[in-house]
Amino acid sequence: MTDPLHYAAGQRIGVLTTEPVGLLDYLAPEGGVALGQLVVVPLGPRRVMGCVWGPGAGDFDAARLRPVGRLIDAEPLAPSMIEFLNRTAEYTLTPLPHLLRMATRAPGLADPPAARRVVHRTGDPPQRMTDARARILDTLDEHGGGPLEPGELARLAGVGSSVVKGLIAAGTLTETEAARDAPFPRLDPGRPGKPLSPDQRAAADSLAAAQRKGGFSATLLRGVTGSGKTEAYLEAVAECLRHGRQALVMLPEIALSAEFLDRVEARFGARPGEWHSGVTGAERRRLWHMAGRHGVDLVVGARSALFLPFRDLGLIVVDEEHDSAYKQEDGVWYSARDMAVLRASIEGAQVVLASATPSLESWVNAQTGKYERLDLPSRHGTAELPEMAAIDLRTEEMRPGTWISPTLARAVEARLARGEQSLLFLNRRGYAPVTVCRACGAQVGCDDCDARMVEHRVLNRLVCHQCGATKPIPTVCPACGVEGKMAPVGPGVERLAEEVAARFPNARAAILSSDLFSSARALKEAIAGISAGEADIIIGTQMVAKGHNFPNLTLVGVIDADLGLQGADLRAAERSFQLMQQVAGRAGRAGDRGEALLQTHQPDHPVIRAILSGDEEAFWDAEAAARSQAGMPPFGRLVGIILSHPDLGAVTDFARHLAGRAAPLAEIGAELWGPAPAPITRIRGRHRVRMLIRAPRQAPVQDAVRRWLSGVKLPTNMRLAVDIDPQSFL
DNA sequence: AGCACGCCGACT
DNA sequence: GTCGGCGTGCTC
Repeated sequence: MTDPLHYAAGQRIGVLTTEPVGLLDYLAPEGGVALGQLVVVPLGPRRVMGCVWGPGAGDFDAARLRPVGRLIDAEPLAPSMIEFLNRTAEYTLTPLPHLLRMATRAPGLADPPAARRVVHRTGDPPQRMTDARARILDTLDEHGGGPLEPGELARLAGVGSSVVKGLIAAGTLTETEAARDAPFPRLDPGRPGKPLSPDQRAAADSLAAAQRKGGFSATLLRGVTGSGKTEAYLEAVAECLRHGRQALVMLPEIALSAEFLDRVEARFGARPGEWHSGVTGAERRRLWHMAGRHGVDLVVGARSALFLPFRDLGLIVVDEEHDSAYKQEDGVWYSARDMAVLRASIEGAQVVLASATPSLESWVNAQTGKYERLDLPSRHGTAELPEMAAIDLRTEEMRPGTWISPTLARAVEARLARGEQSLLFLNRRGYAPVTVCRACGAQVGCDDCDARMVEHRVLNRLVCHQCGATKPIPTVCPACGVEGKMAPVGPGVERLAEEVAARFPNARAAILSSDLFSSARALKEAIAGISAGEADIIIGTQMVAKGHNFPNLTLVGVIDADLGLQGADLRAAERSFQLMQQVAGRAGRAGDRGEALLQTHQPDHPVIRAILSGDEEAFWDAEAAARSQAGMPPFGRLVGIILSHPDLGAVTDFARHLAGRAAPLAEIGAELWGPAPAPITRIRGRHRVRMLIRAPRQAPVQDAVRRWLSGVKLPTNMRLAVDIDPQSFL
């Protein structure tokens, strides 16, 4: 009998270690070993973790092979998981061991099997029955007679642990050993969900039908906050659970997960597994094991949850799929959204990308028919966006040093008179984005990277928004030495708040800017206060675009809609379009669409016009036109090469060196693109530079990059990472 | 001569 | 990733 997934004792097998050495041949241990089995293998004088990855390569002297050490007490990785890791490594040009490391990152994974003590009911009620003892027995009955951990049982019953001990002594309860990690409670898809509107019902049915059909499918689910997106995809989850498969819902930030877990519990009667950096080690280990044993039905998690070793994954939901948090830009560079599609296709699963403001890539994939597209009309039938209009700053009378136009000021006055709230949106933290010397014109830059420093009056310091460095606000010009000529130029939210206070002296203003809150709780309280009507005018950065709704907000004023329309960032216009839609969507309440006013110097700019109409197709056309004007082919791919080194000179020198040997790129019609070398940032003591390559869409980019980089030797201490598709590039 | 340091290759 | 070997260059 030959089982291709099992290797007999003494057979030569390939083991992938978590060390950079990669695949090495070993001898299968006594009793044989399964494909995907996690093992400990000897490597030089050390023992390291590895995974049985297939038959051995056979190119190593058989006499020198060493046998596998011990097997790790964990379910073997499924063949589909192995394929997923292989393909992800190939796609992102990441060494395979890094991916295995990422996929096995759960504390205590390699620990020998450990047990925990549990009690369950075995004997008759005790002779002496007491209140506390009765409560223990009742609680145990409620949980199906056990088994439960003694401490947990005492806690649930609200009595001391000595009561449990007494019942064990009396023979009513028996203590036994159980596996350390317990399965998660089952979710019940049969419970009734929230009543759905006809639109939501249609979307839910369509998703459930795709799930029922089985196999790979990809759907872009569009709908604004409150449109019932979540309810719709929870029906796909329900369908998935009915088929006995596992589901994964990814969320961009941990902060969103608590509320989501409650909704899942309300829908399915139990809490799902939770996976993100805030989860304790023991829970992570439990979830990791349970994913592999089908001991968990649904996992809610951050991007890294995609690398859990699911046994039978039937559905992946990527909520807020446009969110940049799905991109990991450290260690392994990957986009969890793209890799979710890859994993779903390997697992024969359904993938649902949900967003009110889809990323350009997903939008294009839906347009070209690669993804299905489902549109959920807005909250309860009202218009999706408020009434949108531009304020043409060229025709407004603006006093120097002010940023609120007379037209916008009148609109705010009208809201104040009616007791309604206004939001003034300015995506700039701090007091002033630039500090300039009036004598010589020099701008104060960061000493560690090439960004300009932003004045923060609250801190009374200059702050670099790129690397986080700070320094005192200079009184003497660092360039020309003239004293007393340094001046803040341009507005940030702190400065805008000054103008609001001067202009609307009787209004209560609140600033929402991420740097002004020390904790998530302080922020939550501030938002609750504003919702309760404690502010008339909200001054906010992009953090107002997310989540929270202000029920009495009827006006959104965008201070500078032109911000982010130009510049070297390819993604600026797209982000701006999404941001404007999200921010404008804050306005309006029951029976009142609200109004959004965009201050701009270029009301005829195609992107501004697309924002005003809320029309994604118009935006897409504008974007394609802008890109072709910038000399880019309409369809292509972008690859980022990221170099980092503690020494700034070393990075720029090496970037130049690489640029000089880029012949393999030319062979596939690709080229280095943009201002090379690109801006330098400093992150954790290393200078980082990014080189961009653009390539025709169908070109074998990975091969070319591999050939390009294989010939170069990395200087000591130089780190290199490759970021495939770093930004959309139509 | 003796030692600290950094570079480089091996590790199956 | 980590270890050991080896060459360089400094100090006693």
